[in-house]
This record gives sequence, C-alpha cells and structure tokens, in this order.
Amino acid sequence: MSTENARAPRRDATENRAALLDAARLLLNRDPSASLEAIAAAAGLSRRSVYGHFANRDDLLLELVTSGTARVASALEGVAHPDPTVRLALIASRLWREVESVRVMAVVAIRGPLASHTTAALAPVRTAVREAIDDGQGTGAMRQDLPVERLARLVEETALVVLEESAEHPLGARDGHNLVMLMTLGVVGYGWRDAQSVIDGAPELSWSAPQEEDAS
Amino acid sequence: MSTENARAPRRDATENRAALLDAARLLLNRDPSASLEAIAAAAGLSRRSVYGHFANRDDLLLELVTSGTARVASALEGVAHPDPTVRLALIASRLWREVESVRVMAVVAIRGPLASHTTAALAPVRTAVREAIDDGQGTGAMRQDLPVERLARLVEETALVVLEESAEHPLGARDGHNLVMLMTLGVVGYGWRDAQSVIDGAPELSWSAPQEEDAS
DNA sequence: TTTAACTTGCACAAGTATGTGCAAGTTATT
DNA sequence: AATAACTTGCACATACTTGTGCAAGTTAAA
Repeated sequence: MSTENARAPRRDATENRAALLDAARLLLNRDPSASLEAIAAAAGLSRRSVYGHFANRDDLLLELVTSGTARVASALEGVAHPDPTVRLALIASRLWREVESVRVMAVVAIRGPLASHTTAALAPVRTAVREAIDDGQGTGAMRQDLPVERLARLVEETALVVLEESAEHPLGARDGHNLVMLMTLGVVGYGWRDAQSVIDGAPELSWSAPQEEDAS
Repeated sequence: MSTENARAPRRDATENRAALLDAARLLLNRDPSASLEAIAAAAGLSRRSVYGHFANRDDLLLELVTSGTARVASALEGVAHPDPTVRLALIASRLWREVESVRVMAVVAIRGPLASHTTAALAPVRTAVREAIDDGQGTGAMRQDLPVERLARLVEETALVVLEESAEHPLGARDGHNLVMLMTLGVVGYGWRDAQSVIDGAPELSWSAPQEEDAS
C-alpha cells in the first residue's frame, strides 16, 4: 500500500491546472510581475485555488519555463542540414512553431532565480545557432565583419523581435514563419532578395514541410 | 515680492538631484520596478531625500522620460538627406549618441501611465523613420516585401536590440555606431557588404562627421 | 449516493513598497 | 556667524502581494 489506492486526479482539476498555466503564459508575457490574483482571475479561478495546484509562485513559473524549454529543445531535435544557411533558417522556422513558449521564457528569464535555469535549458539552442553561424562564416555564406558570439546573440534577439511584433500586430502563421527566417538571414548578412531565394530554394523551409515524426 | 527674494537652490542639491536621475536611469534600465530605496542608495542618498526632489515615484519617472525624449527628438533635428537609405542610417547614427536615454524609455515606456506620454513624445522619430522607409521603398532601394508600418516597427525594435547588446557586451563607441547602422540597413533589405558600402560612401555617416551646431 | 477531490471565501501573518510628518543634524551660502 | 537649504532617521499610515489554516460548499467519480 502506498500510491496504489489513491484516486486519479479529477478531470476538471487538470483542466484548471492547464488554464492556470495558460493564463500565466499570457499575463507574464506582458508583465513579468503579474500577480497571482490576476493570473487566477484570468484562469477563472480564485487566488486560493492556485495553491491547490502549485506550491508557490516560483513553482508555477518553474513549470512554465521548464515545459517551454523542453518544447523548444525537442522541436530542434531533427534539425540538421549541410548548408549552414538553410540550417539557421531551419532553426528559426522550428522556433516559430513554439512562439508562445519562447516568449514567456524571454520575459521571465531575464532576472530572478529562474534565469540560470532557463539559460541552461536553452543551451542546446544557442549551440545550434552558434555552430550554424560558425560554419556559415567558414564557407563565406555569412557576414564576417562580426565575431560569431556577437552575431549569434544578435540573431537570437532578432528572432524575439519578430515574435513580439507578431504578438502585437498579428501575422498569419505562414507570414510569421517566413518573416522569422527572412530576418534571421538578414542579420547574418543576406540581402532581402537573396534571403528569400534561399528560403524558396530549400524545400525543408517551406511552410508545409514535413515535421519531425513522433515515433513513440 | 514673490519669487524675488527666494534663495537660489544649493549647489549640492542640484548635484544630488542629478545623481538621483542618473541612478534611476541605470537601475530602471535593468529592472523597471527598481525600488526608490535602491535608487536612492545608488545615488548615495536616503530614500527620504528623494521626496525633497521629486513629488513621488512617477514624478521621477516622468522627468526621466521627458528629458530622454527631448534629447532624442532634438538629436534628430538636423537629419535630412535626399537619399532615403543614408537618411535612415543617419537617424540610427544620431540615436546611437543618445543610447542611455533611449534605453530607459524603451524599458519604462512599455507599460504604466507613462506609455502614452512616451510614444507621443517620440512620434517625430517614428515619423522620420517611416518617411525614410517610404521613400526608400519608392526608389526601390529598400525591400518591398513588407508594408511600411511593419518594416518601420522592425527597424525600431532592431535598433533597440543593438543598444541592449552594447549594454551587456560592451562595444566601442565607433563600433556601436557602425553596428546600429549596419543592422538597420540590414532590416530594410541590404546585404552586409552593400550596407557597409552605403555607410562608407556617405561622409555624413562616418563616426567623426560633424554634429549639429549648438548656436545658442 | 456516497466519497473524496476540488474550489472558495475569509481571516491572518509577513514582507515589501510608497508617501508623510517631524525633530535633529549638516552644509552651502550670504 | 547667521540663515536657510538640504539631508537624515524614525515613526506611522497605507497598500499590495504572497502564503497558510480552516470551514463550508460544489462537483466529478466510484
């Protein structure tokens, strides 16, 4: 006897839990110091109930960031391509499908105790970006007037800019997808027509490209 | 009798006031909700003294933002050039010299009662950017795959990205100056070599270009 | 229908932040 | 040296937020 004769969690409870996470994602994106009161209200619950699902505020935050980083990390799993330019665009493309996750983390990860956690969890992404740029500079496909590190940071920041832009001035899914890639390639040195050519020339980068199979 | 026989403000008082504004600028840049306690401490004063200079927290904020917007606006005064590309780069160049002012506003202006004030005060800048882009699209010098409004917003955001990058990973004054222009031109469609050519080709854009004369 | 899970409202403690009054001290200025 | 300006520390009121205990109600599930 131990975990065996415990009832399963009620259905509405798990729904409420999800609603809380959604609400948190929404509000924290705009104001990283949004109150639990506000979050609970947005989820249609009372503040008191929050503590039925999460130990405390940080616990909620942690779960948000953890699931976010996990999604992003797994989204990048199948990314590989000989041409570093296509690879970089591919990373941007995959990121686009996780917009919401990424945005929360961007806002939350800046300060607070979660910062180190976030950056650690996102390390694979940074590495992938850095490598693509490194290769790209090697082949001469990408600009060489900036050091890899700086260029990598600029690429990351720029991607976030597009995500924010899309949040405030809605963008069709396809348009957004295209814009992130366009901007990313722009940062690494491509002129707009060249960038578009790269995108149009690589089938992996088209909106309807096959995604990773979930073979579990 | 009235304002006549009032003594002049003491010298150390005005210094302290300035120190407060500087400290606020510094701390609020990193954390828009930094406490007055922290700001006062950074300025070498007690929290209580803050109220000797400003009516309240918002008053301090307002002054910060107001002087910031004023500096930026006046910095853009002499900006005019027939070639929209050069004009846009020129705007970026001028902005660079007001980095600190701009950054506070970027952080503070997002939410709060100051938001409308800030955007209003910065309207001239937005207009200048928009016009340059509009012209640039007209002559075919700038990308035409995005509507002016969106492109203008992306340009603004990108400029801020460079400013932030320079804050966290220091950048020589000259390098920063060049990078803002480079990134700005990149966003509007230029490849990196072309962007650099534009900058090198226009004497107004060189680091040591003559600034506006203060003829007062 | 009966049980256990879940939600709620209220009260309360604790922490943090802002804003003010006042008395006592320090310092620039005349 | 005298004065007014300025700073400071302290006390206090106010407000907002987080976290917890508990009793009473509501609802999904066996």
